Amino acid sequence: MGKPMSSPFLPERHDHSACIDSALAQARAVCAEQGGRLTPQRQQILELVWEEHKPVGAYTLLERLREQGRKAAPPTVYRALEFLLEQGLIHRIESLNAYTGCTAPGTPHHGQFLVCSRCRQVVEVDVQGINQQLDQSARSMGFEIERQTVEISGLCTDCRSTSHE
Amino acid sequence: MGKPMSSPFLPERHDHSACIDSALAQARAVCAEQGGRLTPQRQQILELVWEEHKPVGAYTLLERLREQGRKAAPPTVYRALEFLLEQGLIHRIESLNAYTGCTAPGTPHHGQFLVCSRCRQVVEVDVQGINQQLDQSARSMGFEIERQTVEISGLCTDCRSTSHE
DNA sequence: GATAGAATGTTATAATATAACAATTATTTC
DNA sequence: GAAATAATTGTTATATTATAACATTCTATC
Repeated sequence: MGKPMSSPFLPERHDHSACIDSALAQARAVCAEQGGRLTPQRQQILELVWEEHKPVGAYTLLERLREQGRKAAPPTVYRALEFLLEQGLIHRIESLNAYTGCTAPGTPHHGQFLVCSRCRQVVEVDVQGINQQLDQSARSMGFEIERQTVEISGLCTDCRSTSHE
Repeated sequence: MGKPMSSPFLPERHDHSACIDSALAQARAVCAEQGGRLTPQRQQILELVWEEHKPVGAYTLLERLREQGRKAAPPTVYRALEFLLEQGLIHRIESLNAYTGCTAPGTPHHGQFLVCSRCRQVVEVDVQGINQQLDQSARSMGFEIERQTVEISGLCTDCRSTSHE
């Protein structure tokens, strides 16, 4: 497991390049285990996803890719994103149409996210109680869960304290 | 409050036109109370949302509107949807880019949804335990909740029993 | 090095959503 | 009731997000 952020909503305090390195190392491990092919291009896109440390849209990734000299078109990005989602290396934030690195790849889980509506910073949490409640509620209706989307938007600590500037 | 559906995931069992009427009556009440103007066009669109009894896309609504003789363009629909969202009369299902009638308008709440990936039927639930867990989890990180997106997709009872056909 | 499958390139287009400004309708104020 | 104001709707154009379809190239065996 990589070194956790010292304060999730204060990203300037953590060593970001180490954070990316750690994410890539984990990604390689996960792919090796699952038999996924983390090609250079896929890895590059995963890196770009981690770079901003907040959810990134597909077309922003496309720009970045091109800036880095790749001749890329939308399918290039979307295919990589699809692969990364399948491998559990990134999550899609539905409410933003954007993608963010998974902080616990390799562990099968549904993401639960706190999304700051001001700085767009996202923190992934995994509250077991919520999963239990959802499971129970679904079961009671005879519903079989495939996928969960739990996205809480609001103001993070940091933005709350500075939002009146 | 309107008559509840006899079985949420078996919509053919309930009186759908009564269901729409009830939704419209509630909508009028809610708007009256909140000072929102439920114009004929907005009401028509709300009606169309309820008609299918499952989430509908904006462009499907646009088609239906035109079929009913309105000369409408995308902004017509999106503006009405925006109004209806503001008044709490519909919810947006982020994972489907679609809109569905709110079953408890007037009661301020965040929706929690079970979305069948096969028949696209949606049931709105309101599990207080989940709200509490989310509130607590958010509070512990100094996060101030504005909006919740909780969407569980999977197979509903009905589709589970017939999914091997 | 032939071949099968996976990955990528390329072009076009679908699906979802909004910006900007004009025209109309409703509401308030005098 | 007429003028002024605000809200709603019309209209055109375009932005944003995502996928289809088919050609080409790369990779891993055999």
